[in-house]
Amino acid sequence: RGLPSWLLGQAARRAHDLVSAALAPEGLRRQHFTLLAALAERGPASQADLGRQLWVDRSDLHAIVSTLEDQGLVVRRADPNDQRRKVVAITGAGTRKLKRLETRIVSAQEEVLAPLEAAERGQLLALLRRLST
Amino acid sequence: RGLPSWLLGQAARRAHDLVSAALAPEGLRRQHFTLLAALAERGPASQADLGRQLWVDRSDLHAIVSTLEDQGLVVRRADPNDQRRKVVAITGAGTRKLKRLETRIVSAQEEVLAPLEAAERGQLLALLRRLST
DNA sequence: CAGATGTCAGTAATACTGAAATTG
DNA sequence: CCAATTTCAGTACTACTGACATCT
Repeated sequence: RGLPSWLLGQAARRAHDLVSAALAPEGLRRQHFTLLAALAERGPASQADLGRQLWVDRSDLHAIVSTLEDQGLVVRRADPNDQRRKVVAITGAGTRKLKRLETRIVSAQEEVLAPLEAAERGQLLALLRRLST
Repeated sequence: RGLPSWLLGQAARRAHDLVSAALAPEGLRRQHFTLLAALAERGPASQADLGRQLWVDRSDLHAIVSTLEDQGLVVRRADPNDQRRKVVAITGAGTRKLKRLETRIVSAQEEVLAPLEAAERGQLLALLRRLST
């Protein structure tokens, strides 16, 4: 098979594996990194809002937040203005963990793009961005 | 997220969904198409050989062949030279089904690459091929 | 006896669905 | 009463693992 959809699948799978392997030593997965990064960038948010922003199902997001909370990387506190919501915020430990995850993620991206020159990497990313619109 | 690995994942997922949707009316999935196409191109082969060629686990390949056999699209017959092997071959109905699947697959690829010009499509495919080496 | 093959059962990770309880 | 949120339980699909019987 050499179809475009197949090539995309192969490349995506390779990238997925490299990122997962890069995160494994820290005991977390991609979803955990995504959530920590979103909290660090955009500040605390309710679980429902996070789910909508990250296009993650509320069920799955709940599980992700739970494991992060168990490790003290985020905290869940009730929203004073709306007792239904639980606001999730990143902790100091979470921020430090995120820094370590980021360095690993960056080098994984480097591995993914290793076969390409700098100019080609830019081309590829630009083309991929246009594909998803 | 705008990381290379994320962009690849997004594009691959979109391609995957389009292909699955294109195949759905025929009642089959991507793996079934892959197997029928391989049999049509390279001729009959044992299940173990097919698994190695297509990088599909023997377990999964067994299930794929079974559903295709139930629909009369392939046949399993014992290899006279080696009673362990069962040679899988595409049938006339399988060949006709494959033609229909191919037209659907081709138009799905067209949808995947729709946002790009012809020259850009070539660039993207060339870059993706180099990524998986 | 070692190795290959086909077959079956079971597991892990991810995405998704449905429903109950609480609150606005 | 209706809607939103959190939470839990369960399902579907894919990929993978382990075991077993048969045959070379």
